[in-house]
Amino acid sequence: MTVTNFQKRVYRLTALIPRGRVATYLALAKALGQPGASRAVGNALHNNPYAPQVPCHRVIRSDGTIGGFAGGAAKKIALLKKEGVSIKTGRISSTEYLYGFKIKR
DNA sequence: ACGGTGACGCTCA
DNA sequence: TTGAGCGCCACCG
Repeated sequence: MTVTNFQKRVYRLTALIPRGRVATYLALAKALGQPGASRAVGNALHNNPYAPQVPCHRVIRSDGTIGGFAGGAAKKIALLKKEGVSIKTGRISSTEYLYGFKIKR
């Protein structure tokens, strides 16, 4: 399994997200210095070889929706709820849970 | 080396 | 507010 430098950076940042908090793909991309690479970030997380260590379920879309997850979005939502993040109709109920940057809309 | 793909994001209708 | 379309980037075949 070849882990590219790009992915390393993604995993590293993702690992910093505290329990009970979430970050967006966009925020990660920005932190990487590549605001337009949000899509690539998603790809990296989908590939996530460091499963439990890297809490990829704590990464959601910039519009507040949950996004995808390798095992079903439902699973992702369940995990977040367990950590204390309220989900409302497929989206986080409050921006208070956001870690790092802020979302819009 | 080239083109297609996807856990995204933003704009327009 | 919801849905459809186009643009972006890194990775795989």
